[in-house]
Amino acid sequence: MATATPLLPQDDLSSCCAPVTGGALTPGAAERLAYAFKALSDPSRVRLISLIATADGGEACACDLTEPVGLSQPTVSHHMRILVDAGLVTREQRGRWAYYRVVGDTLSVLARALTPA
Amino acid sequence: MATATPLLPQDDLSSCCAPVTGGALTPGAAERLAYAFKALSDPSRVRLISLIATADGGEACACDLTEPVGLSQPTVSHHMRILVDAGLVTREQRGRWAYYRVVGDTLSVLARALTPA
DNA sequence: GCGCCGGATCGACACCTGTCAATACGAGAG
DNA sequence: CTCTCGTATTGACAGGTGTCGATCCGGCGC
Repeated sequence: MATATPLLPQDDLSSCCAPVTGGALTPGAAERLAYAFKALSDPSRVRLISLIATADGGEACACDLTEPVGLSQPTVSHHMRILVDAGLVTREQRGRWAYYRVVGDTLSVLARALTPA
Repeated sequence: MATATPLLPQDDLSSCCAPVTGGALTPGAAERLAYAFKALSDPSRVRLISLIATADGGEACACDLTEPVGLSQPTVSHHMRILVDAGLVTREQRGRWAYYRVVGDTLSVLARALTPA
């Protein structure tokens, strides 16, 4: 399989988007939220998302990401996989290059989960 | 010092609240955001926040937390320290008991950082 | 004062994570 | 078809993380 850890399809996230402060979360809902937040728990990944979101056309080629974050190419690839698995970005192969886009819906779901009731 | 890792005072967070999608984040801003999200990257901690937020009076005694999450008392104490250090909850000692409250402002800052521009 | 009880800290342990160099894979160019 | 180049995967390693039992600390009741 390409995505090795499809523990949290984006759809599951949106279905569990009850605000954290709006009622006792079930263990499953807490796990899905935590899984998404874990993808955001690394500074490099936060920067990668920021870079992609603000890139021209809202998408960025993998080749344009390694230099700004100052990490090796395999490491960036590793981070991108985690972000894709969490549903925070999508990957599209175009020719030889891989283009990434931020999934705004996932961000919205997370933002809503954090918004005080 | 009581809080051993005051890397992210809540004030710093609010001052770095530029939306992730609103411009290239500086390394420092990304680090502060990632630090806060790391505190939310564990299912038990997400549940703890949820439990506290929905508890009567918006606060919960530590003694009422270990049973619902099914963890040992030291482990819950460990998690609570991480949440306090991240500025997500506050701790107030009252007599023999420790009471925790969710810091809504911190949640709001994080939610805003995730809200698409 | 003494004992009790809620909670934090310590020490230890298995496991996960971020990182890189080296390598493998796959699509386009020649 | 072969060579090149952009990416992903593998293997390895240092350091971090979640968890618990045992212990320590501090306030309260007696």
